[in-house]
Amino acid sequence: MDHIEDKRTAILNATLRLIAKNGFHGTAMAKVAKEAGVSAGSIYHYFDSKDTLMVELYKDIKRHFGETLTAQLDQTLPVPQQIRQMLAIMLRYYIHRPLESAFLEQFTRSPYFNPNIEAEVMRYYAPLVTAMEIAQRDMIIKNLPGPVIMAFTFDVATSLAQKHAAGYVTMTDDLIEKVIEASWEALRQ
Amino acid sequence: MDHIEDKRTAILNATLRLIAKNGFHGTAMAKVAKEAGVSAGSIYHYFDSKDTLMVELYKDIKRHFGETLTAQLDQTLPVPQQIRQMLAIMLRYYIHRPLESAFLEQFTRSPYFNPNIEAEVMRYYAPLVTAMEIAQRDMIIKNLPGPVIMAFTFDVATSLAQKHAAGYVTMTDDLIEKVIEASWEALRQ
DNA sequence: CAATACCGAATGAACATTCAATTTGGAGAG
DNA sequence: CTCTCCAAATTGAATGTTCATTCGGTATTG
Repeated sequence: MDHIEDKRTAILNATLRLIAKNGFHGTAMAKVAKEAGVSAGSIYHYFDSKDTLMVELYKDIKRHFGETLTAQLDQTLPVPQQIRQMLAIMLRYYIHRPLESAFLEQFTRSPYFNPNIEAEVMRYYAPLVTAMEIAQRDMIIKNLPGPVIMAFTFDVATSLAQKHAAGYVTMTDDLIEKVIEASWEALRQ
Repeated sequence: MDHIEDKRTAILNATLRLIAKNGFHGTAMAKVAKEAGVSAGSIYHYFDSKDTLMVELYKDIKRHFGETLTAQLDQTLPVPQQIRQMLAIMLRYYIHRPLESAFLEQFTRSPYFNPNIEAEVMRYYAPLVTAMEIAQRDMIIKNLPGPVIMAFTFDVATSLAQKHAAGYVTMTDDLIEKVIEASWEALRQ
């Protein structure tokens, strides 16, 4: 049933585009329907409610990034290089996906977000968590709680991606390298 | 005319509390009125519109932080110590003000936010900008664009403050010291 | 001929904003 | 000190709009 996935995906993509551009309170279901080229009623065939739609979109984005990270990461590399590689993948991924970055930044700060959703989504990040745990055990990086490590890696990446998209800064390859170096030096023991 | 300031301030504080708790699209003007103990109409005596109210609140918060930073910073200190001191002030300020952190995180990612507002607000941060420029000129910190420096300092501080408020992490004095150290090592040359 | 997908007008709730009417506070007159 | 008066402050019901969601019906598919 390919066309079903197509329509569901069209709704998710339309939502992504509108939220990135207009935020949550500028994004009505009728507008999503129009942008996706479906009727308003059809959205409710695929999603229970606006809340569900937003949460599903969040999970989709995180899952796709998790898969990309897992696929691109060379887990045979020494852990310090693995961490640098993860930083590079993260930064490039979100800088090339301004819509996803904008959505994530808004969603994770909104009341839609809650610990249960995050716990579910963290399953996609097994390699990242593993590498960080090994690195902490072997005294390669500082002994910091997960959320603090996230702040210096993932949050910096999405934050810079959004600033890049908004034109506050231009993330050239050279600058990306510098940011990876800075992130790494924040974490290293 | 003290009572005027009192009512205006009551409206701003009520808005802050509601946005921090319920986000932008959970915060109706009628609810702000009720929370502030005034009528809905009265809000429009002090503010042109909901947009204006939000923008004024943003400027107020940033101005107060700017004043605190300027007051607490010892500008006779050597620049590296000044930067560490700024990091400490920032982290403590926002960790002790979860409502302000939550509001800022949401506002700066929302469509209310725009470069003009930010340019205006940056005037409150003269000492910070000066210290960073001197530090860059003297090769004490990396030569990074302003927004990247902000990502490793201000953004990390508000992000951690919010995670602290949400219970994802507990920012003890010891951990705050570690974060200052990490931030500093990200920036230093 | 089911069952599923799809439509879009209809519904009622929630919303930001307005406004006519009322209250308040204080400056000046007596 | 008291009274008068007016501008500013305040009210909350009314307005018109926008919104998420529903639903009766039609099209499509296997």
